[in-house]
Amino acid sequence: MDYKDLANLIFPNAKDISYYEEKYPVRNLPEGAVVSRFAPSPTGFVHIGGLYQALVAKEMTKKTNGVFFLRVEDTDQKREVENGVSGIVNSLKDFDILPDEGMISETEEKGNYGPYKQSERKEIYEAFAKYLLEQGKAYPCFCTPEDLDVIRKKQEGAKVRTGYYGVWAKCRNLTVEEAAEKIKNGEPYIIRFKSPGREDRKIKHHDLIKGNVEFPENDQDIVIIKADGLPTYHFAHAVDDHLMRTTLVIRSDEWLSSVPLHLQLFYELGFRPPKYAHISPIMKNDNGNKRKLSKRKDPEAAVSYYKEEGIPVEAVKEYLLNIANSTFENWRRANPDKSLDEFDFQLNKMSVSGALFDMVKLLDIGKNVISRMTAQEVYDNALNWANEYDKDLAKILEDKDYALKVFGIERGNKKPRKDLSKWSDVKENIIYMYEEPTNYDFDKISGEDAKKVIEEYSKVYDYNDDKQAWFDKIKDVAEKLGYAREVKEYKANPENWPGHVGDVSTVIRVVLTGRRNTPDMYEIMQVLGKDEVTKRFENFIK
RNA sequence: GGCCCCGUGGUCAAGCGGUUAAGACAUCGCCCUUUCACGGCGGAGACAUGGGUUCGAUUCCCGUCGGGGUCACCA
Repeated sequence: MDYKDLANLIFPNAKDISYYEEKYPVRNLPEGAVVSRFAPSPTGFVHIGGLYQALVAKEMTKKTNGVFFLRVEDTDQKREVENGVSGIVNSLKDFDILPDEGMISETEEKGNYGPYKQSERKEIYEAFAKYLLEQGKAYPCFCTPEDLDVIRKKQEGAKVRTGYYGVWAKCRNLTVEEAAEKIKNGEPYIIRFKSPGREDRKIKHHDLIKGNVEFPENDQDIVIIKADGLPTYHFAHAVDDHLMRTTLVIRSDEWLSSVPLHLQLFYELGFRPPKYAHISPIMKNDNGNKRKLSKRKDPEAAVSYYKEEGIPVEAVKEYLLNIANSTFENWRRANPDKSLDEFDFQLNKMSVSGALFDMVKLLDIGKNVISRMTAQEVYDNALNWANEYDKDLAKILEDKDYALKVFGIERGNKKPRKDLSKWSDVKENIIYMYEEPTNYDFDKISGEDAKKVIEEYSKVYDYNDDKQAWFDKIKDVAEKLGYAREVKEYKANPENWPGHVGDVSTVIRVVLTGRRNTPDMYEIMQVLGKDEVTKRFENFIK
């Protein structure tokens, strides 16, 4: 009996690997084209760090006319979640990071290199496991979890490295006859990779982001096929990325230390390894300590959060690009109106250490993103968001013509308003254009004095005044009631007046909007219209 | 603990042997002849630390300290 017989005993029906090699030929792509992927577990939840990786992968494939695909890594049934794939597909859709191939819904996929869901690739993994078995590069292991526990305890006691390797790898040296016997007796087993590595040797590796790194060789006989018949991540990674002809693996840097193992797997399988780019995670400051953004503790870890909050998609992407490439910010400043697509993304410009997530900065970007939009775009986005998350706002926005005028206030000029960072800011920023204030929070001038201001101003207010005439009238009112006509005069001798024209303006502003801070009063009054302005004055005076 | 990665202002970050050590966000002040949001000008604020190497180190090497990752039949 030899390895081949043992392999046949274990996987009697597995196809020869040549079948798959032919079925998934090397891609016919232009020189330098990058094939990369986003390969999450189907938990339905997309972490902002995952989106970050997907964005980077998408950028790299786009700029090289390559292929970006979505593969679902569902080899751990314990973590399986209902509609997990849809959640991922939809999140990518929300951020317009669309895969060229791979999963496109819970069950559908497109592309010629599938299945793109690992649980449906079982026979493929078996074929390659069998291939390894035939060459004696893998073996069945009969150790139970309890056995492994005993081994680990001994190793800890002896203060040596833990793991299944070298002399500790009991099943590695079983003869094929012994192994076959156990299998025939129905003993449960898994398949392990027989590592040819030696811990006292180093391997050098060049990571596209981290640069040159050196590790001890892998000597762990890791499991490649689990008791449930599905592959472990390591094995699936090697088989899938080879068969899908991935050229660039972009993933979180928690995988960096697995590189020696993965490289070994590729070599032993006879595959050409891809290039790797290990991305630092996005961190958060937690009482002075840096830690990864946590799904459980930090709502902003989930990409769904940004959608719910109404933070513009473009802003999230710009923020991520900002972290990813320090050149982005300069590029954006030089090209304020260009599409993100035109930015030339550079992998080697990426930071090697993890950035702390900065919501303030994100919101600042959101502010700029929205300020660049036309009233129509603001309207569309706000309505879109409102339809899903704020019915009241959606109702308010029903009168589109009016809404467009409201959003058009101080917009479209060289210095557009920057008071909206996210769509959820919209309502409180425009509500006074729809509802009359119910209480007036005056500043310096209030009570009867405020009433006098409005009474006087009502007499001279004319909707048809241009801005200059409009403001001159407010100055006239100020002067008539004994306030300083010019702010500068007042500031020079504040004791001479009870207030100045600005204070008078504030009264008008508060009566009209209920607040002391608003955009340009003239424009607001124009949009509100003569009748509404008059009505609000009257309601205040009476 | 072993192995690996990282360490420039509060944050993101340029710089990579000789610089007054950029810029952005945040912060503070002034200005923009009504507020705010802008915009303009200005201020404060950093090379973790100790040794080397060098004529000269933020830049190179080593140690220390600090942070992070990884050591599963999870990915």
